[in-house]
Parts: sequence; C-alpha cells; structure tokens
Amino acid sequence: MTRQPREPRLSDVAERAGVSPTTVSRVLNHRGYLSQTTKDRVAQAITELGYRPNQVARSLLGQRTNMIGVIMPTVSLPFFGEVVATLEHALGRHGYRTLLCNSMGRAEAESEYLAQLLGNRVDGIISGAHNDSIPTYATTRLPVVTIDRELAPHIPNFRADNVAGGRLATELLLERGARRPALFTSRSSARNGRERGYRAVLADAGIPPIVSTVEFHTPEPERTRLIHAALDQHAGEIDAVFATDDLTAGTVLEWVRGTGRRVPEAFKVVGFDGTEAIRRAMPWLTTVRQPIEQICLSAVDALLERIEQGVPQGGGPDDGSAPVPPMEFPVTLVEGATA
Amino acid sequence: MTRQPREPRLSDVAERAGVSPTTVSRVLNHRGYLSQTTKDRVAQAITELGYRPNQVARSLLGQRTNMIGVIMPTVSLPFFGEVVATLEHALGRHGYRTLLCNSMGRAEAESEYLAQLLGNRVDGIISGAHNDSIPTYATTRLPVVTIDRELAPHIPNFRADNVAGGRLATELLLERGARRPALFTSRSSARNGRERGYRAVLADAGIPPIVSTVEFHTPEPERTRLIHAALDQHAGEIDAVFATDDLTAGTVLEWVRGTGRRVPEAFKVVGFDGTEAIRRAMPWLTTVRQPIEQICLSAVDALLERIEQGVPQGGGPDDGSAPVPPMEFPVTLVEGATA
DNA sequence: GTGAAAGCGCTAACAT
DNA sequence: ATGTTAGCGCTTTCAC
Repeated sequence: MTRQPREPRLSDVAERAGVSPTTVSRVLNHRGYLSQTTKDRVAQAITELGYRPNQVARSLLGQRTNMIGVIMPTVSLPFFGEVVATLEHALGRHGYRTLLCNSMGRAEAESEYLAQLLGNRVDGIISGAHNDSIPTYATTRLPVVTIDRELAPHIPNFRADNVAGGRLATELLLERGARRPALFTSRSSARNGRERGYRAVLADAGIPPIVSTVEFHTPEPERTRLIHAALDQHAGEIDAVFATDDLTAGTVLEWVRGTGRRVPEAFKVVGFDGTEAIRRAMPWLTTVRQPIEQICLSAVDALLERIEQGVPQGGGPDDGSAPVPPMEFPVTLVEGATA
Repeated sequence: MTRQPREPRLSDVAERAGVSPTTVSRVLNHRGYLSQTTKDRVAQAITELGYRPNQVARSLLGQRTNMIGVIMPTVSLPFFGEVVATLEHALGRHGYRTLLCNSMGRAEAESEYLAQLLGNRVDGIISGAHNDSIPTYATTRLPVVTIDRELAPHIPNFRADNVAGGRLATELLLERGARRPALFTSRSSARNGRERGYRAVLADAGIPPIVSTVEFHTPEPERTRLIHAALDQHAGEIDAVFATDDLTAGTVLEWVRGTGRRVPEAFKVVGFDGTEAIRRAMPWLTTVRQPIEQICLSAVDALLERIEQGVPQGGGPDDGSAPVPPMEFPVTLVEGATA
C-alpha cells in the first residue's frame, strides 16, 4: 500500500531539477532562453514525477479557461448529438474543451446552466437550446453564438436555410402527386422557417395547410399517441406529410404502416435533418439534409474569432454592438423511397 | 458606449458593502455567524454588481473542480448520445459539470483527452470509449468508472447483460422460424457478450454461426457498402440477422427491401440498444433494449461515492485496490414487426 | 460578529 | 540564462 501522494506541482519539479519554478515554467511554455542542460534536467524531472501542469491555476492567472459552454436541448436526439459531436471536434482542434449542457427544453434549466457557465468563466458559449427570452444572454459580456435559433439581433446565428428546406420538401411532395400534404412540426410559429416554406408553397398551389404540433420533448408514449391522434383526425384528407424532423417522419411512417396504405404510392413522407445516424437507420427515408458540419464549423470560427479578438459582445442589444444577419446554409434533398 | 468593465470580484462586493472580503465569502458560503444587516448589505451589493463567484479560483483553492470528464466514441450515435445525456443530467443534479470528449474510436485521441482531463483536474472520469490498452487509466489516481467496456479489473464497469441480450435476440429469431440467422456486429471478439450469446444459442441449436464485422466508425458510404456486400455474400443461406446495434439493423432492413423479400415472413431482423430516438424513428424494429438510465445512474453513483469518500483508485491494478466485478443490468425485448 | 494575512499553483515583470 | 517577487480570486486559519 503506497501512501497517497498529492499531484506534483511546479515547485516539486523545480526542486527535483535543482532550478527555480520560473525556469520550469519557461521550459513548459517555451519562453526565453534556456540552456539545453537545464531543459533536459527539467524535462527529466517532469517525466520522473509524472508532472502535469494544473490548468486551473493557469486559467486563474491567464483569465481564460479554454473552455466553451455548449447548450443544447439534448444530445440524445441525433440532430443535436451530431451538432455537439461536430462542435466538440472543431473546438478541440483549436485547443478548447467542451462543457456540455442539456437544457431539455426547460427555460429555467437553461438559465441555470448559463449562470453556471459564467461562474466557470468559460471563454464563450454556443447555444442551440430552444427557449426564448433568457435575458442573461443579451446582457452578458461573454461571446455567444447560436445554432438554429435566433437569440438577439447582435448575437450571430448559424442555421440551415429552413425556409428553402420547407419549400423543397413541400414542392417535392406536390411534384410526386400529393394533393393534401400536412405539416408535422415541433413548434408552430411565424419564426418557424420550415413551416413558412411549407405554407408558402401550399399558398401558391391554392391548397389549405394542415399543421400539427408535437413538441419533441414530449415524453413517450404520449408523443406517439399525439402524432397518431393528429393523423387519425385528418386520415381522410391527407395523403402526405412533411415532418420537420426525421424522428417524427419515422413515427408517421409507422402510422401509415398501421393503416395498410402503401408508401410512397398512397402516402408520401418527407423528413428533415438527414443526420448520419438516421441515414444509417432509415436509408429509405426521403429527407432534407441540413449541412450540419458547415453550420457548426462556421459557428465555431465566428465564436473563436470573437474570443481571440477580445471582442466582447457588448452589454446588450442597444449598446452599439452591431446587429448581425443570420448566416443560412443551403440544404440538400436526400432522395429515399418514401416520396 | 460603456467602458468594458472586468468581471466584479469578491473585493468589489466587499468594498461596495463596506465589509471585508472575508465577510462576503462567509455570506456566500453560509458560514459562521453574520448579522442580518451585514447579510442584507452584502446580498444587495452582489445583486447590484451582478457578482458571480469565480469557480476557477474556488477550484484552485478547494482542490476540486466539480467537473467530470466523459469520454465516449461520439454523441452523434444515438446510443452514446442517450448515455451522455443521461450522465450529464445525473451529474448535474449532484452539482457536477460534464466535460465532453468524443474519441471517435481513435486510441490516440482517447489518450490525449485523458491527459487533458487530468490537466484540467476533473474530479473523476466516466469512460465509454472503445479502445483497449490506454495505459494512463490504470495508473491514474483519479476515480474512473466505465460504461459498457471493461478497462481493468479494479475499475468499476457498468453495462447491460450483453450475453443475455444476445441470447434473447437469437432465441427470438429461432422461435419465430429463422433457420440461419447471421450476426452483424461492430467488433468480433471473445469479449463481445452479444456475440457470445448469439454463438451459444446457435451452438445449442446445432446451427453454424455467420458473423460479419463492420466497425461503426467506418465512414459512409463505405460502411453501407460493406454491410450490403456481406449480406450479398450470404444471401442464399441466411434468413435473419441479429444486428448488435439498431442502426445496423436499419441498414440491413434497407438491403432486405432491395431484395424484395418480405419482413418478417421471409427475413427477420432484430436490433440492439432500443434508444428512445430510434424507437421514435423506427417503432417497427424488433430490438433488445438496454437499460441505459439504470446503467448511467449506477455509474454516476459509484463514481461520486468514490470521489466523495476520497477513495482514489490506486496506483495500479496490483497496488492493493480490490478488483470489482462488472455490474450487469437486465435487457428487455421490444417487440416490433421485424421478427 | 468581523477582519488581516496566508496561500491554492502558476506565470509575468523585474531583476541580475 | 536564471532567480525573486507579486498576484490571479478566492477561502481559511487565526486574531480581535
């Protein structure tokens, strides 16, 4: 049974190498002129002790933690999972660690997370959570960018061209012969671009829209029940569905299977997102793919630029920080067998 | 244009409240006796300044960061996404933040992440990455628990009862009339419990096994090509597949669709995992559900217990720290329409 | 009940 | 080319 030694620190290394702590620090950070002898001895002491610089101390001194807070609804949904994986990878390449927060769609949770991240002195925040009106965002001095959702005019927003995606999906359904396509989405509102695209195409075609809303945080089996109930209600009229996410498309397909109708002949379905995981699971699904990688890489670039320029985001939307228009990235149609 | 003020600190609050920093600290930490007047004045100063304690400084002093490193292959796959979401939630309830690392199946990445986490002085690590022989784990003094994979005898491991799951899936296929079920898995080995279950049942039935391996980190479209090729190769013999994850089951179903065979009459498929996301996307899939929540909650409990007891894991497998048997949790069959 | 001083582990400024 | 000093923001003795 060995005694429990504490982690070695800089001064332990210094002592062992017979130099001052400063010198060790210099070796570690490749700063200033050091004799090769010194470098070697320090390097050896480091190896022997298994020394590893304490980043907490460095952060305290350097005023930066090299940590980014990432706030998303939940990585258990493949879209957000893929987003977070992509963000984490990109951040890592730039030397930043990812502090993950799953708000689960609860606004209080998001506020709480935000407060914690500020306390942890993260260098920046990437938010894709789906709550509006979290006042702290607008007033924090920390660099923030958002994915998908818009937070405030002066906070950079990166997202797919949702309106074009909604149009693309709906046009496809009509082209393929659908007479009455319904929309299934998580939240219906004027700010829902996919819904706007759907409505625009139907308006042009003179077809009345049918919109059903089921929040994706609704727990099972309630969620499936709601979707099936909505479909049952319109079973006589509709012959196609544009679902604004692929999971909902799957749930709709299950309902169609239950009715015995043939897909795509008698009923057509188009999804949205086109994540890698869902492409693997349901390759037959026709869907609109979001350029997740492009979106995430751009968001990371923008955030890091703001951080490294020391550009704070300003004390609020009206303190002179310029509004930035959202960056929208083109979607692509993934042809499957359901439309 | 307001000037750019730095974050307020304890001494700012103290000054504003007309007390010493020590007193503010006491108010913050509810320690010792404070007059109500003092408490109120400090509280007010905190609000007015928007003060938020610097956790970095606290960590440096307190020797704990309240951060846990979570290393997984990638949260873009729903199983790991659900695991990470569950872990993060459980950790958060206990006051711990989650530092996310996606190793993407690369061993060097995992070693690198591990080193970083140690540098960040996380209080513990939960690892579910799929690389063997990362030596640092065994020798670190930090509490570690693993999910799914076994790392070393003295590191607690939490996982589904994979052998029972493999048996369950294979038995179901045979019961339903399959004559020649093949196995599709990510890595074939004697330590693959699902494979062991499959092989055991087939051995009992006197049926020769057919095992195909496609690493789930294989990029598309290569991965799909490999799976389809393996299926083509055995197309004449096999009439069922047990896929050790649901995404592969989906890819197999697509191949079956392409051959025109009917599911489940002419071809049966059983998956594995049964994540919430995939249940939504493919409710028709017959699969074996892992008790993800149980696994994760137990892992978190075990880790936090070790942390809070100050029980380090020891300097290695042979320094006297007791070996712990893996904790296995029962799986359940989810009846769908594919078997 | 409250304050002054020391120090967590590190690095930057200022020596020499 | 290397050492000394001070201090990042906080909490914890110890004093009063």
